Amino acid sequence: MADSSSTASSTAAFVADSSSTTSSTAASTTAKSRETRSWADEADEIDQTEQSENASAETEIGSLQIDESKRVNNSTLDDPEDSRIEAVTSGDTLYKSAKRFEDLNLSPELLKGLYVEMKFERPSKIQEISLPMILTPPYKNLIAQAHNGSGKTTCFVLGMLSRVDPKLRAPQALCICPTRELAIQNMEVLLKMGKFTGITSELAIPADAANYIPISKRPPVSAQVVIGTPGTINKWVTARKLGMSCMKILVFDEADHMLAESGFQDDSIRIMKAIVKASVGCQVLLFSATFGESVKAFVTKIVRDLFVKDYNQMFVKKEELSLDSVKQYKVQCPDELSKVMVIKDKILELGQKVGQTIIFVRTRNSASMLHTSLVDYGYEVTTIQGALKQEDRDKIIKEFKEGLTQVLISTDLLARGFDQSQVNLVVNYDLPVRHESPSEPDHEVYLHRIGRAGRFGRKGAIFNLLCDDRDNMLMSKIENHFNSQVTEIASWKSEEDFENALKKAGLL
DNA sequence: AAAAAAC
Repeated sequence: MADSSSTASSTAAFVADSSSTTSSTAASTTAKSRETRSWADEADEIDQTEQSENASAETEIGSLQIDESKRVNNSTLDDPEDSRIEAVTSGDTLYKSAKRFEDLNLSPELLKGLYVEMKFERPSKIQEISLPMILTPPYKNLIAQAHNGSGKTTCFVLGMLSRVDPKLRAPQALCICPTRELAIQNMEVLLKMGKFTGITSELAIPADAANYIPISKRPPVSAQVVIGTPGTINKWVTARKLGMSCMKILVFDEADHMLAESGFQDDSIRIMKAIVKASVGCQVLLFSATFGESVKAFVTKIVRDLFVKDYNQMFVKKEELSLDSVKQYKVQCPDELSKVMVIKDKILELGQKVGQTIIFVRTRNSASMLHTSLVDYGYEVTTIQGALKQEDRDKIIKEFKEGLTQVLISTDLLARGFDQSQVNLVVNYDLPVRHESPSEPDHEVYLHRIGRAGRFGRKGAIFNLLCDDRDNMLMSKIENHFNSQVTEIASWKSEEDFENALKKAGLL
């Protein structure tokens, strides 16, 4: 269905090299000789002095040419996560950070997509570091952590689009996401960025009842890029409708969750094994804002066991993961009812002036309860959760993204990845807890929830509503874990306190 | 008595 070929005008002679090699003997010079690109001359006019300086300094350690002392006085200072990412490369492949998209040997069609459609000017920090690692042969696996709203999607979408051979009509890139909404959102980015490339794509999510066609009656997927959710992808693979033999690049969005035992571990491993079985040398990219210690260990192990041994990685310390541009608050509420009062009298009243709001709740049930009481009080809110029909989910997302609705109540369905720049306020109606041990907070989900505000360095405010000792215990554990300060609102009844809070957050 | 994703 989703197919960008309507605008096809592919003239690029992009010859992707999928020959995989475990021995990382290729130096940076091999990168150019491996491929024939008509625009190579232009891409060569990089800062020669910086390159040679870096190369000599870093060859032995084999780490990335990102030098903290150097980065301070370059031109990307407004980057919110500047200098907080630590990158480690394996082997002796040299990478030079990409200050401009021109540094990446991208096809003219892709560059046009970046500048004209996406309206990007230059790579963000994570893009600057990770894109050379993704796009330079030999194509190594990458485990990449970066802050919420820092542009991870662009990294892997660009990776997929540039690794695909436009002349080969077979699936070559696969992206797996934890929710249908995220798969759809990523597809939208792919279509936009790849608008001029003629590269074809298809969404692998369950079809709604109206357009349902039994899997056995469907033709095999011929689209070059497939983005979807694990269940449907596995279903297609099992039915032999999704061939893996030409797969060049496999992307896990929200990789920590996709590979966690409590997440989609089984499904993900099945997909990986299908690829390992069918193809040679598929590059694997794992992206997330969070990689908890235990999942990090597992993730690196699984990549090493199933795919090529050496891989590049970039991680952020958990203490440096909270976004500086987003101010976090906690509100002591005497009981459940006062939580609703705080939301309707304080947060929603003021929130109207500052942008859109997402209210997170723990269960589907409390989502509908909160929805009903806010609607009863005369507020216009919409609610999304997994029990809704897909068409309703789509409609609610569409309305919110178009700005037709201001306030959205959600379960953790939207905790990860949902990108809407106008969201300035996030409310935790209740705090996220671990399913296995409900007395423990889910730090990762907390970070993802608050990351729905403050996209790309924008200002934002978070209100955590607490009403008993348990809530306060969870909150202080979260504060300790991220070493981030959560300011207490003096009185839940004081309109002035909330107004000042928003002013301090830079929103009023 | 959880969210999500699959029949």
